[in-house]
Amino acid sequence: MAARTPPGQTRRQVLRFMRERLIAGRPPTVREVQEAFKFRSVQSAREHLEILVEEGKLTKEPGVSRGYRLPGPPLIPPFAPVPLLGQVQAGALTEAIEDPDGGYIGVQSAGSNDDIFALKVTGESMIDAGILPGDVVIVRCQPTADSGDIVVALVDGEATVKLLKKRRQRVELHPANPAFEPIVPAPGDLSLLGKVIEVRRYLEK
Amino acid sequence: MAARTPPGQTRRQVLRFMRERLIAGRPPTVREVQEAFKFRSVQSAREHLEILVEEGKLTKEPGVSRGYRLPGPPLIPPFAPVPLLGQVQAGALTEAIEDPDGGYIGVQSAGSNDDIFALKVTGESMIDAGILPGDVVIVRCQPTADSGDIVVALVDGEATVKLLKKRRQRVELHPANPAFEPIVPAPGDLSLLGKVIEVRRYLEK
DNA sequence: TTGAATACCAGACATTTGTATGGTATCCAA
DNA sequence: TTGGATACCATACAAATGTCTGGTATTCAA
Repeated sequence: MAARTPPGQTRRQVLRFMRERLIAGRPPTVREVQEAFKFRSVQSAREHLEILVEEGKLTKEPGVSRGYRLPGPPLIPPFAPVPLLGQVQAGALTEAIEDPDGGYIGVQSAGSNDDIFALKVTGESMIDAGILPGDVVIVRCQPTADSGDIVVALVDGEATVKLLKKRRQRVELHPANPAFEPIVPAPGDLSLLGKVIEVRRYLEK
Repeated sequence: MAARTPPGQTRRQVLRFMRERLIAGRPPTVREVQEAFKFRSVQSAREHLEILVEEGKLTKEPGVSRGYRLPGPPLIPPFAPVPLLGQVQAGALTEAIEDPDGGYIGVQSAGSNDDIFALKVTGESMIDAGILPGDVVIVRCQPTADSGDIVVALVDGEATVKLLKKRRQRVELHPANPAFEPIVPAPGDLSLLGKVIEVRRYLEK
């Protein structure tokens, strides 16, 4: 028999292990849990897992392989890597996404992540909206947006973050900083990249 | 025999199906693919899958159940789930972390994620630091912090986000909003939970 | 016309994997 | 002491699942 551990200690680690695997999209089998914890019996792993289910820390679909899940209802969206872009020049969006200079960061999104990218913000034009220089905005590509949305658009060949406002027949790109002027593109001349769905600020590396 | 479909058409849909399931963290079995496409033979599903692997559209771990994977970008950053807390009462931090009411969010961190949690911000006291109500701050637990760090501390039995400033012999908790007053705890009476290492704002569900 | 390529089917087999039953050892409280 | 609770082990069985062999029908190009 293996060393007996204090009550609950191994179980906490099993839960951690499960969370990592499940979030990574690779639900483990009971025997993989056994392996990971060097149990000499499958049943040891199974007992921990079943107890975690009873405690509500996990759920499972009985009978199906790799059937343990993280409990909802707050459905935990999966992570997927999205490209982090630095500077984006006009027209070069596709290539920039293919080979991002900033690497990838993880985003949780309900739908597909194919049309999502991240962009590092330069400039202080959105400071009153709580978007500071160096912040990262996460953008879902879409050709249109609603009034009031924070969007990323190409202005003078560069990607900028602005507040979109619809006025009568035209759209305007408003900064959130009194020191900057609104941008009013000619009708039909707005190249919208997408809508900002998340803002992140990394304070420490 | 089922209807014969044009070349490549079914396969594209199989790939779509696989992507959805894999992104959702629930890799399907061959037979689940068979079911989804109403194949009358397992082999039909398997052939599509194997061809997708040959084409590089999928990868797989042979022999393991639910072994098909997305080919990834080469380096998938290490995500780990971190508990998202709502309101934190004094002393209840440990329990709140064990059983978070906000579920989990994914964080990429250099070190261990054991001592990291996330907290939903209420109130406008940090608005000038670009932290708005509803934002999520990600916190590394640590007993001390440097002057100038944004920290989470227990004030009147509740967790609050403030800017830490060290003045001579004492520390002060400064809001980033002129409408609020600094908090000056009695010396040695500061219960620091940790330091804010990241800020997030979710603009869209 | 022939043969290769594609899409699919049928049935079987072997491995992986979930599940069950019963056992040993340690701790702790009544 | 006694009994329960906890942690772990050994082994077996059945269901789920990956894999294989061989087959039919359709399309298309040589």
